[in-house]
Amino acid sequence: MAFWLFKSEPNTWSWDDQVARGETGEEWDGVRNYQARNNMRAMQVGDRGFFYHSMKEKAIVGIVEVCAVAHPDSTTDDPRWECVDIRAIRAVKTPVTLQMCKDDPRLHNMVLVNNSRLSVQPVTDDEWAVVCGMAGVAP
DNA sequence: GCCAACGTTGGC
DNA sequence: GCCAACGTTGGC
Repeated sequence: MAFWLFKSEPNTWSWDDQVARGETGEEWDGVRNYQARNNMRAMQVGDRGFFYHSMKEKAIVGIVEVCAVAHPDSTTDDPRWECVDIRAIRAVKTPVTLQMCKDDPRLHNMVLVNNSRLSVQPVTDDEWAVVCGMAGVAP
């Protein structure tokens, strides 16, 4: 199983919106970046991901699960863009802020720390465990 | 609100 | 195929 990080601007799509979609989940649509799309193409059902709020909050606030592999993005006719579906698993106990990630030497190679603009990012097994520890949730 | 970083577009 | 111009993102 692989691990990922999904970034969202809460005014556009927040963790609460995601939770409200329940077991059904929601398309992670609107991605118009090849790197992010390629990451989604690599995802399998059951992969886990962090849900990150950008801009004002800048923190990992929840855990999600991929519930559908990449398929055409319904918000565009352009066949280049695909997206997966994700569903909320649980909120974290303690939000893990960007600053906390930057301050932890174990996370210095994390994509979030080095390339904050990529909206769908891979997370390594080690990073997953470290962040889960800080967040107060089981890996 | 500003601006740096990055990705994409389009002219050549 | 290169590169300048432009638009967008997101941290500060």
